[in-house]
Amino acid sequence: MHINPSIQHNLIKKIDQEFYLRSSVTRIARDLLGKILVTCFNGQYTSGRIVETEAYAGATDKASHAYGGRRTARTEIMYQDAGTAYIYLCYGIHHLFNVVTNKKDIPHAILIRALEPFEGIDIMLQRTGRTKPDDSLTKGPGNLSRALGLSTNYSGYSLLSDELYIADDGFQINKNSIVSTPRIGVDYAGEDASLPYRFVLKESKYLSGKKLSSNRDGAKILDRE
DNA sequence: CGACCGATCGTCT
DNA sequence: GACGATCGGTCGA
Repeated sequence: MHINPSIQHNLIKKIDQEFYLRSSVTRIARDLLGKILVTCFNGQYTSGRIVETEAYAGATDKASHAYGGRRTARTEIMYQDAGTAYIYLCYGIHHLFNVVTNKKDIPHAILIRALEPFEGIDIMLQRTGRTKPDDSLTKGPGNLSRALGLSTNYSGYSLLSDELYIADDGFQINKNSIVSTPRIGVDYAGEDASLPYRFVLKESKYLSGKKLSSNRDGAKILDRE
């Protein structure tokens, strides 16, 4: 993969609501790998290819903010329509970006955890106060949100808009390069902490967390469907 | 390498 | 009043 400085925006297709409306949140999380997350705020395009996601299965998932069907002012966004952005503040510092999936009132969400920077790297550098791009520019959910200008202000925003969306540029990923592992930082979730709900493109150098080592972290090559 | 630690604040109890 | 779906730094082996 290389960085293309001039993108043909007419050649990449915004993902539609059908994609987000499906009932398998893990399936959608997997399908988001290789897609491009785009923001265009104040006419400034920044984008990156998604290389790491985590599924949060709502009411039945102890790791989810909506576990047990909990509804609060913050989590209410997760009960909205498929294709809504759910962004919340973590540790008082980091803004974590999620995609709401499934039907209204079913609070499924997918955390986008890492991108390969694609477009607008100069703007990402400005936003993050860095001087040159390195692997950490969009590695990790907090870092990528900062680079793309995402904050809790955009929680509730529609991903069917022109300012914030996910697109398909026809990029094909090899099924053998998709690996699932337990999610990161959810030890509080008891037995659900070990569910294989994190999906990564294993060759990417932009992955967060520890390096994938075949077994210790429970990494598994996906079976074919 | 790995373990640990401080930053920092909105959200929920 | 306690606690994070994190990050970047330090310290010691």
